[in-house]
Amino acid sequence: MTSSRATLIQVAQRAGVSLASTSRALHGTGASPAMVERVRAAATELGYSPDAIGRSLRLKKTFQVAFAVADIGNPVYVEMMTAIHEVLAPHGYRVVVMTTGDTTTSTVELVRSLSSGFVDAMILSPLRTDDELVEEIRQAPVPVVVIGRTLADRGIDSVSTDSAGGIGEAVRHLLGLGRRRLVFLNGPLDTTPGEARQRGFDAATRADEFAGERADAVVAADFTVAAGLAATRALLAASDGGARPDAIVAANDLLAIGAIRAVRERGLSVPDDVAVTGMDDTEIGRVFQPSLTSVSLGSTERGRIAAELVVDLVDGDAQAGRHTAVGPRLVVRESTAAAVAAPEASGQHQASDAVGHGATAEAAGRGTR
Amino acid sequence: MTSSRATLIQVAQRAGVSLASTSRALHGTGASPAMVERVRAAATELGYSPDAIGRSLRLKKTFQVAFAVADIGNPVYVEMMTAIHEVLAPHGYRVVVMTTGDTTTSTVELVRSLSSGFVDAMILSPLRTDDELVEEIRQAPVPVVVIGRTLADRGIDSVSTDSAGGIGEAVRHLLGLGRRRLVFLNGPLDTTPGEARQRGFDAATRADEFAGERADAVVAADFTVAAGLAATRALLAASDGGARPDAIVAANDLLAIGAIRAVRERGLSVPDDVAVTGMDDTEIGRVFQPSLTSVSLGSTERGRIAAELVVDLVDGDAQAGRHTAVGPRLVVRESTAAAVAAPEASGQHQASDAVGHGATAEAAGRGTR
DNA sequence: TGGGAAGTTGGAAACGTTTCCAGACACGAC
DNA sequence: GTCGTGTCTGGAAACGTTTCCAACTTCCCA
Repeated sequence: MTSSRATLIQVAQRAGVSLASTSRALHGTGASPAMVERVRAAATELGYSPDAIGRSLRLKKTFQVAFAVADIGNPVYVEMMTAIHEVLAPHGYRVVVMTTGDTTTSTVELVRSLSSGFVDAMILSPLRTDDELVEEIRQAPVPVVVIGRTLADRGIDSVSTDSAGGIGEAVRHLLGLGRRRLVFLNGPLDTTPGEARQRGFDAATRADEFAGERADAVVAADFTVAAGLAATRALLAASDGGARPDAIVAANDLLAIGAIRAVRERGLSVPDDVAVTGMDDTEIGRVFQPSLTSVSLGSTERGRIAAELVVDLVDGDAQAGRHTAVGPRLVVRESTAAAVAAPEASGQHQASDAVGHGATAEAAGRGTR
Repeated sequence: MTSSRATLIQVAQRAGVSLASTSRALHGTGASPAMVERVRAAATELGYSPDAIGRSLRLKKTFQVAFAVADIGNPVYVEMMTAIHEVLAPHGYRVVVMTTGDTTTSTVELVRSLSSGFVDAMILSPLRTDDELVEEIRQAPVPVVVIGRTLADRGIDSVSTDSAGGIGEAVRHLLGLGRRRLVFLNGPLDTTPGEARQRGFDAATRADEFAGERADAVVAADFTVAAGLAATRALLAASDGGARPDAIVAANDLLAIGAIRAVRERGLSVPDDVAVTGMDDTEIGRVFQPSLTSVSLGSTERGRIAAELVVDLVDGDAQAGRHTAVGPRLVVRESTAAAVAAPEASGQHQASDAVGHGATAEAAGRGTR
């Protein structure tokens, strides 16, 4: 009913007391019970609610945290964002989503924009990192927590994972299953994940335990199903005469799904003829048939930890420069499971319990509306 | 290098001119070239960048828009958010993500919180709507655009779709393919989507063209793969002796995937024996094998339109109360496609071109990092 | 009864910005 | 030479809040 929003001054006038007392009364600090009573009455009467901007100006605090990534639609980032929001909201912080763009220069630009002071901190997960960006982060006027590379040595809070090691886990898993002719299906090498995962594969296949086995790598044009399909088709066509791979390690779940399609196209079975692993442990992989063995990089946990670091920095008295690593975790599902006698002639596997429980249950209610 | 952020006052002092002139010079309004030159120099020298809070206080404008939904991890909402961000960012607006909670009362609470003035507008997609919520939205101190129910008659901007009509499209598509024994696989009826879609199925199967055919409905516990699997298993077991359905209309993509699993479990083929349709046209459905015929409800477009409405309301001089409906759009894929001779004995379909192009291509680079 | 302490209150400043208003100045026209 | 017009500049107010500081009251104890 009140035409416009009521201000503290109006509440003070209505209560017939000073502005200072009004503020104190509403905060319950050093005000007599009578005063509190009186001011509260006036406040509710006018439907007063404090103005966030005025408050921020005075307190030099926005109660906002930015979350910046290259692509806010990427399921991995969505998981992070959800976790970040869950941690920050109870502490009274709002989450502002931002995009970094693809390049480090646009990311530098974004970090620089922090100087206008619209957030109290930023959680940043850059696609690529260079010295200029690191320097910009160091000089940022508010704390920046980086999800990605370890930057503790530069005095920057960071949360990292070990995707290279994760690829290693996938490789060892396949070796343990008796697979001997591995192919690594990677995405573009000039990306941070592509580079790291390649390094992981190279390291794992140079290890002693792998001595004497065959390991090849192919590079898909993109981290997509289509690219994985195309690259695997080419791979299988080329290796037709020679020794066909009996396992494919894909650099992410979408590539893995593309690979599975290509394998099946040739009348081969997954996992009997070719086992396939993915990475990121996305819902798509969990739901796919066969459900995907995948290396989880703990996106949710990384988001959660980054948010907790932010809270410590902003509310608490923590010093910047801490670092947490979230270990990769292999989740074994049908795409590498020991062969099971299929009920039908080919290809079809029993729907495993893996789907619809555990991880998938988190997604209850999703996908509609 | 500057210890703290420079303020406009400091720039003014440095330039040796008044505060007012400094502000004008930086905005290029009514200042002499010499003044502009002088102030610019001082500003860059000090690394000045305007304070967002001070600016907001004076201008009564936050350059922020809230996007509020029940579950920010839901792919449908993620699509909306991405579109909203894409529209708003070029206009200089930041996006703040918020959660409504499951109930209308918590949603009312959220809308009420707008009175602290931390955003210039809100885009709200509530799970449920009641009169109290509508009233609260009407009285909100900033424009609220609703994605969901049509509320133009209440003077509220809204963007809706027609999920009931979408179910109708799916039904007619299946009838056109010669399917005659349809089952509707719905989620909980006490949700807005569940209720609307049920209405759509009932209407479609009461239509003339459907006269004489069989139509049943089953309700899954949830809008999830697991619930769809369980419900369809029960359905198929019950109809074993009698006439088995030859088509399943699922209320969303996850239910549809569950249904496909259950159908295959019994050694039946999709789409040959049972055709299946989903709804929401999610990436999961596009990637699944068989790729899913699904009714798109245009999440991206609804988000885009809502954001454009916001821009008109906040930057322009638009009046509240407009309404846009985004029509449902059936996307036909393998799960209902005319049967194709499979290369192997059973079940396997050729990977169709549908995957990896068009819709999937949007997702380039996703799913990793 | 005087005085200090403790508790309450109001005035005023401050946060950083934009903009109204009035004054100063230059310039051209009469 | 004067006046009017137009351009530019600076002072000051305003946005809404919190908090420092001083002043006032009350109360208790010496």
